[in-house]
Amino acid sequence: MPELPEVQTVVSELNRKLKGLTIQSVAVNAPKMVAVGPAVVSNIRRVSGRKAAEFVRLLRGRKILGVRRRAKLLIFDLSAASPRPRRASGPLSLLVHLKMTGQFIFEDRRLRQKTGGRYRLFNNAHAPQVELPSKHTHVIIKFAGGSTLYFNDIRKFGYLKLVRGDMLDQVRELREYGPEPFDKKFTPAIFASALRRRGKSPVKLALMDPKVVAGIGNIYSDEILFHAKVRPARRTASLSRAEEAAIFRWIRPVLRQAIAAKGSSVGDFVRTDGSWGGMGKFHFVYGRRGQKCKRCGTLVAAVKLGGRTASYCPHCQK
DNA sequence: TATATTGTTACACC
DNA sequence: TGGTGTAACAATAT
Repeated sequence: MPELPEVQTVVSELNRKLKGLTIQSVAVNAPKMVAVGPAVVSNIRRVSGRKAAEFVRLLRGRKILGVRRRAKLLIFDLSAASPRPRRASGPLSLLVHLKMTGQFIFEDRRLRQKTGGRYRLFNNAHAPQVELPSKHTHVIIKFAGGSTLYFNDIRKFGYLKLVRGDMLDQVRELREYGPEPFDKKFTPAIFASALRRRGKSPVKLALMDPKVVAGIGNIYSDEILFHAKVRPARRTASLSRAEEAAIFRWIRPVLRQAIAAKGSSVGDFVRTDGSWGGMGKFHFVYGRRGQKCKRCGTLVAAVKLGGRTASYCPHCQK
């Protein structure tokens, strides 16, 4: 379940490994998961097989200039097509959303030798090893030099969308995101006013609203609210100034620690070499319903908010 | 087989 | 009408 720290982990690793590589071939096994064009594709079902062929043709021969992140979206910046110009020959960007279960595995000769091409891609002691490509591998990108990037997605909720580099600022997903939590423009005052605008909303849902602040999902909203000592169901209008400040105060430290631990491997999240993130053992409340609070020993409780499970300590959080 | 899962958006409603 | 809150949606493992 990738949120900002998990996406940042993948982006950092891919940027290091892919920068400068040239795409040699692309195979799309699930045409509905890819799209081409500057317009928003809100309904991926409409994308046809013909678009998948265009997707493949447009990618081939391009060089990866870099990989970056906005909210939970990965942005691969690609060079202009040099050998075969035709149309859309300028720079392109590939936007990728992992949604719940998307995974990138980058396999070069060294990793292939180490793993034999077999990976345990689910953080569960009983999960079987799978060989890549598996039945959940939907896009395979091969690079000059012999390395391969696999895109897996059990649920197929994710997408890969190609847009023209000069059209990036017109992509609606990107336009509508709120501030990045580590951006200087994200201040206590801006955060508080965004919270108050959603006065009737439970504070957890406001924290998860990408227009309020980008990149926070179920895991880290629970963890931030635990440290801020605020219950997830509290209406934002009921928060005191001190509570608003406490929530803001904990956003960056919680995300920073998770990035340092290479993310939380809850369920499907894996790093680009198939290994797991180490943040899970630091969770205070997320996924710990019925277990003892690490701070006071009270049993962690859970409620449903907007269809999501919110975990909290009834003693530590008010 | 029904259920749980989550980020995002469509849409109803005030 | 504009902003907000709720429900729906995608597909699969268990």
